Amino acid sequence: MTDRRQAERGAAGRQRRADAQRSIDAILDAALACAPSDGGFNMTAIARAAGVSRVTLYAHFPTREALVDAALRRAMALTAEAFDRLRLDEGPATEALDRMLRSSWRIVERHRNLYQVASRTLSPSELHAYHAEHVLGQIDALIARGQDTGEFRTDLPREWLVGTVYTLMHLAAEQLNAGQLTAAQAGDVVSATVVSLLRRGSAAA
Amino acid sequence: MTDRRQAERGAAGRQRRADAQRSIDAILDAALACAPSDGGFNMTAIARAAGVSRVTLYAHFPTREALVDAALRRAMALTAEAFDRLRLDEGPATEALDRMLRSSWRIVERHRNLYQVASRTLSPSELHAYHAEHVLGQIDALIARGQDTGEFRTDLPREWLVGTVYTLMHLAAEQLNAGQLTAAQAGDVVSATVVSLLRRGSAAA
DNA sequence: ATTAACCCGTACACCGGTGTTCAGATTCGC
DNA sequence: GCGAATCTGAACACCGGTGTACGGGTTAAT
Repeated sequence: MTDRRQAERGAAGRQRRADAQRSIDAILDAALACAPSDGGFNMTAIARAAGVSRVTLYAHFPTREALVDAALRRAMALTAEAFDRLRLDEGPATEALDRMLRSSWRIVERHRNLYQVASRTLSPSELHAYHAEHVLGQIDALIARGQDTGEFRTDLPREWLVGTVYTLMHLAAEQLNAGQLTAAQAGDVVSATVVSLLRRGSAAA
Repeated sequence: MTDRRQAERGAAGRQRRADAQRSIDAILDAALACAPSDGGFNMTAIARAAGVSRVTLYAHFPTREALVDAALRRAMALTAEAFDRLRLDEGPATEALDRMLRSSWRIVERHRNLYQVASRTLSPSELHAYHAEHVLGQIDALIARGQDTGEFRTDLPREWLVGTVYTLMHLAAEQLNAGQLTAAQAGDVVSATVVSLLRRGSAAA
């Protein structure tokens, strides 16, 4: 963790003092943690949640848009990182998919709410592309691999299948939030659903 | 159409003048049509879209909350009405489901965006119950029927299956909006997906 | 220890959205 | 045609959120 931040600091640009870096991290963390609620993504709340004054927040992120952008990029980086750790390109695609579904839907959910906020403030096109490349792209690649090996169905547009997987991961998080699903169930349920929907031979009679 | 409005007027309460009723209808229509965009649900925009002055809007709906509530109830009524016309309780459940998926996802989408707006302004509990009863309830009943006849799987919580169907209907609308799906495809795709996911025997090996 | 970088509270201007008021024009119902 | 109901534009107060400015206190780096 410290390594990555070190790297970010080094890569990004100018040399910051330790306390400044600490503030930035706290703000970004708060922004990520704060988003999952409703549309309430206001600077005041985030500053408070980060234990930082509003003025300090504006010192690092001069505008709301800048903060949303930074938070979203960080969230996407975290998601991509989590996917990488799962080695989705190894083993049978069905098993890789199962691994992903059981572990990542929690991260994806946080990510999604933030993305929703972002899509109202940032320019759609550029952002959408970035998102598709780093998050949906991983799912897409996995599904494509499964189709190549004959594990997954090919009678529906791949984009639709990707959207389905992504959406169902979010639904799991939503229902867990609403108490309609227990944390223990969620992984099994979403995995069973997606696998049975993606398997070759699922096509209707 | 005129009949229903007549009925509403009669049922609701006091006797309004024709032009007043016309305004109310225009406002409600505009509210329904206006919601599907983003979170932009402001009184000013709706008044303009309805071809009515802002003051008039406030004369009929004293507060934003009141308007959201009225619009949502109307949307739910329309959805329920559409479901009723489909005779979901007749014939094999699989066919009824197919009928529903092919025809109603468009209505459901408009409904959902409005619901999203509403969930931020109205009290969650009461509203959620009303929604569950009039919209999700129909899907739930249909799935239950299919389970009784042995057509649908029973190894997953019914609430989860209902959520899945509802969510996928919305995803279809979303992808159509984004140009990732054509209007011609959408019905087939969503139907094929849901049916193959719900069929008994879909359980993973 | 010194200095520059950083953080803080307060206060202010600004904007968009909400709701209200009023006086005058229009239109429906009888 | 008359009267009451309705619609309208304009103006205003209010609120929450954004972004800025200032002066003084604190902390990290050398």
